Amino acid sequence: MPRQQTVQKSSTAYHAHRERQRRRILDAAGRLFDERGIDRVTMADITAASGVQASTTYQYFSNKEEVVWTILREVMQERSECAQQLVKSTANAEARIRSLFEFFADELVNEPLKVRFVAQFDAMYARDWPAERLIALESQIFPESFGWFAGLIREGIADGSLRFDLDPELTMHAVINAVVGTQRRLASLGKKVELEYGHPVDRLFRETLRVLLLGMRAPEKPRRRPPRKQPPAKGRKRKLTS
Amino acid sequence: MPRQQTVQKSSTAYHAHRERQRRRILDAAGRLFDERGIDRVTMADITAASGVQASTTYQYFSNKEEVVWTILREVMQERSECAQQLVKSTANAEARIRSLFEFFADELVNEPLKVRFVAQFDAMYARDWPAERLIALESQIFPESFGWFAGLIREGIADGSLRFDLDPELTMHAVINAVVGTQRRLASLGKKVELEYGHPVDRLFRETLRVLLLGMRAPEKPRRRPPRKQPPAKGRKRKLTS
Amino acid sequence: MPRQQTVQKSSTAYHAHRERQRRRILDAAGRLFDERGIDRVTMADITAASGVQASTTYQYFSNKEEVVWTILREVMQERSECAQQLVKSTANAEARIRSLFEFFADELVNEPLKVRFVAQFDAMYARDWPAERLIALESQIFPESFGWFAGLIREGIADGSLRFDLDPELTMHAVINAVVGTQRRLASLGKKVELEYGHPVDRLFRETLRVLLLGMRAPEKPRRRPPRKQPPAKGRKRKLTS
Amino acid sequence: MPRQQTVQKSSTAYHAHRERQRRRILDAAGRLFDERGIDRVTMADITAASGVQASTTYQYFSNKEEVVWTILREVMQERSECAQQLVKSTANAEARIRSLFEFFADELVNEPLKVRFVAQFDAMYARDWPAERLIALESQIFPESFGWFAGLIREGIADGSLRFDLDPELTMHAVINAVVGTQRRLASLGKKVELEYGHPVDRLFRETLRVLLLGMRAPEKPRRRPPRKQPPAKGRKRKLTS
DNA sequence: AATGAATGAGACTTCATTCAT
DNA sequence: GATGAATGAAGTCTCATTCAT
Repeated sequence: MPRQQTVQKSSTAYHAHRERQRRRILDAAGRLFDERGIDRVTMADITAASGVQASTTYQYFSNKEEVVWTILREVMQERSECAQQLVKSTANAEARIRSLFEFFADELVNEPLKVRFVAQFDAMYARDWPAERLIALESQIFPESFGWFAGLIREGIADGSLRFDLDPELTMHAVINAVVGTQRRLASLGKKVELEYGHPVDRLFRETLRVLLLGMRAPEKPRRRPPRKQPPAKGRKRKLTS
Repeated sequence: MPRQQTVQKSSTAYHAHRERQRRRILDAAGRLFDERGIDRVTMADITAASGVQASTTYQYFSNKEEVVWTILREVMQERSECAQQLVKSTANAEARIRSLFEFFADELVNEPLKVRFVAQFDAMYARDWPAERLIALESQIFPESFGWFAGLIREGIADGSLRFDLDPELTMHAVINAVVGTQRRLASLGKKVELEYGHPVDRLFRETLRVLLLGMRAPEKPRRRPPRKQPPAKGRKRKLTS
Repeated sequence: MPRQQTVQKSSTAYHAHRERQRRRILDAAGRLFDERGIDRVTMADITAASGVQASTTYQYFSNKEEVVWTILREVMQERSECAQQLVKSTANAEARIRSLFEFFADELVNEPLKVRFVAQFDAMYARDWPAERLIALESQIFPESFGWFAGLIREGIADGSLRFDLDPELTMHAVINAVVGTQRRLASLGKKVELEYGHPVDRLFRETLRVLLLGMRAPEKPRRRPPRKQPPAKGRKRKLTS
Repeated sequence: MPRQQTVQKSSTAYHAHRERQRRRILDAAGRLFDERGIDRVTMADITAASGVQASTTYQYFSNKEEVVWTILREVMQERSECAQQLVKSTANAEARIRSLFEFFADELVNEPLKVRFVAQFDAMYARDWPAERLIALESQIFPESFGWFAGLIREGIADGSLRFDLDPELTMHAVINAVVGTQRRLASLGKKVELEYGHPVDRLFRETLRVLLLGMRAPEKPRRRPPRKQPPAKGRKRKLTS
């Protein structure tokens, strides 16, 4: 049936075109948001950067808000996929937690602008939109709504690697918020922190993660204090050790 | 010399007047920033709320930015004083750290709007202004630029209450950033977090602090696992325990 | 000749299709104009309501104006037919005039939205378009350009039912404009008038018509004032009485 | 008290200036509304015509709506004053009614643009704003909310100059709406009507008014029909005669 | 010093209409 | 002929800031 095929073809072509345009807009907007911050970007900037006319943009997104929101969703989704892949690859409970932490650290190193974008979003826009919408979106990262992480803690308690006196639900939220909060703060203040501390931010972040891990881990038999002080390694980007 | 005295008098009166005006402006602005968020407040709003004319405001502050900045400085200063008083009152190193943490927790409970204000500031404005200015300002909290906190850690290592393998400088920054980052995140997302977790944010925050403390503490002799599971206390607003 | 027939057939089908599309557009537009007012309706609204694409609409009407104009013509035509039927059914001159008036009253009751539409058209668009076009269109109502109505007046003068001192042409226009003007005003302000007067608009309108009729009627022998005051009937929707 | 005086002076000066600016804006807007119609005038047009910057205009009127509304109020007020003066100057009930009618006729002749403006307002804006607001405004014309006109009718009935079977309230509203509706229609369609009829609109309008008056007047002793037809005088702007 | 007025530079958004397929 | 995409020209309104008194 040539006619149908033609229709389908052209419809597909149309669709492809639309998708391309959408991408152009989103890419331009995303880049600008990262560079200047959400509030420093106007619709006119976006259209100028995307090569699409301002009025055309409104055929794809009804609002500036919607553009922001869409980008946020995409960022979250991408992260979600990365995180899940990364975490699945290890077996042991503590190792998984560590690899989740690792994920946040990598993100800070590799996508500091994206993290800062999300941080700004939380600080500026979260208040305006219904919490439900945000939760729904954030829960995409771990489809089981973090329950999975609580499960890991439960596992760790069971196998003796984590402190037995943790409340899995509570600890989960406490730790996740600490990790995310720290990550975003460091991303937001990036240069400032480096200037203050004199070292790359991820160094700092990994130390935070190490302390959190230690805080959850079951107490070990106290090692005798080593005779000579052994300063912690200072290599950059090394894996989290404890 | 009566004349001089008069001048002095009136100059004093003049100064007092100026100070009063400044306060009116700052108080109004501070309240509005807390309520609506920095970017949702216009100069017109501030002048309406303060009763001082917009043009007059520019005789006290050259910018909207400067108003924001001034309020930030005041907030920091106030916190600084509180923090230092609180911390001085205890002697032992670990206790001091704990009381510093306690300070942040109280702040989250008592002044969530102020914390949110600072959070928004970091997310939105920090990028625009030279890092040096921010550092200079934040360092007011602890005049010794947190060196004091590093000192506490060193003390703790020395007296065996903290892990011997901590790098005081590094850990200090790592932990402080974690505490501050978590606190601000929780303040920013307040309702949202409560909705997600079902408990007041400070409960969450105190658990974060507990884990961080545990993570820094020197490993104890492992306690034998108690025969009956002993769920962690669920009391609200209880002090940090470990 | 099969070919011709086919062509004719398909051409007929084609015509039918075009007519259907046109109708869809006009119906949708007409409904929207009635509901929201001409100026509150965009082409996008019309296409959304009609199911016909915006660009397609331009193959049927070259303008938004043309859509408006076409609808106006249809409304006029429809009224014209009704009016003529109604009027033909009576014989006596005064009765015919009365039945013409009746027609306007019914229209106000049954099609207030259409009347309001025409009223808005007059107020907004009449000024932009050449008067000739409007006259040409309005004269459709009475193909003889109201001459017919003037004829009625002449008749009435002749048979003594109307005042002998009327100038048929002048009175015709004066009365028609009064009737139409009042009707449209009442349709435009509908609720407002009811609120102000506390009675349905048609009550008011029928009283206007009664006074106009009385004004044209030849003076009767003065009736003696009745002994007891006889309040006028208050029934709703009663016929015009004098 | 020189200081007080100074303050008062400058405050007066300020006030005077503000009033002047307001006037400039309103005058410009009024002129444009009259010329082009309300919807054809943009804020930019107004500011261009008034010589005041667009943003300045918003310090005097928060809306385009408010400008329109203000002008409407002024037009109404002005009319109100004229009408009341005019009417007070006569004593007899019928004469007063006639002089009220005369007022509307003069208005149509002298201020056709203003009348058209009000007509457009009714047709376009009346639907958007609460009827109460409109009523409140219209009732300014006759502070007693037309009750005064009803009183005239009552008087006329009593002294035998008007038909005894009129319902004062009902007739009042019916007649006023007819007069106003006709006046506005003629103002809106001005040229068109003249083109159709070949005579100035006020001729038409005065005839309408005459018929209405006749319709309200108590039936006289029928005059014998004069032997020769006596066409009504055709002079322009003659007073209403019956 | 205080203030009312003024303002310019944009921000977001809408909409009738045209084009290319 | 139908359609989806594109668009340019406006339109309303906001706001930090400056000026003149």
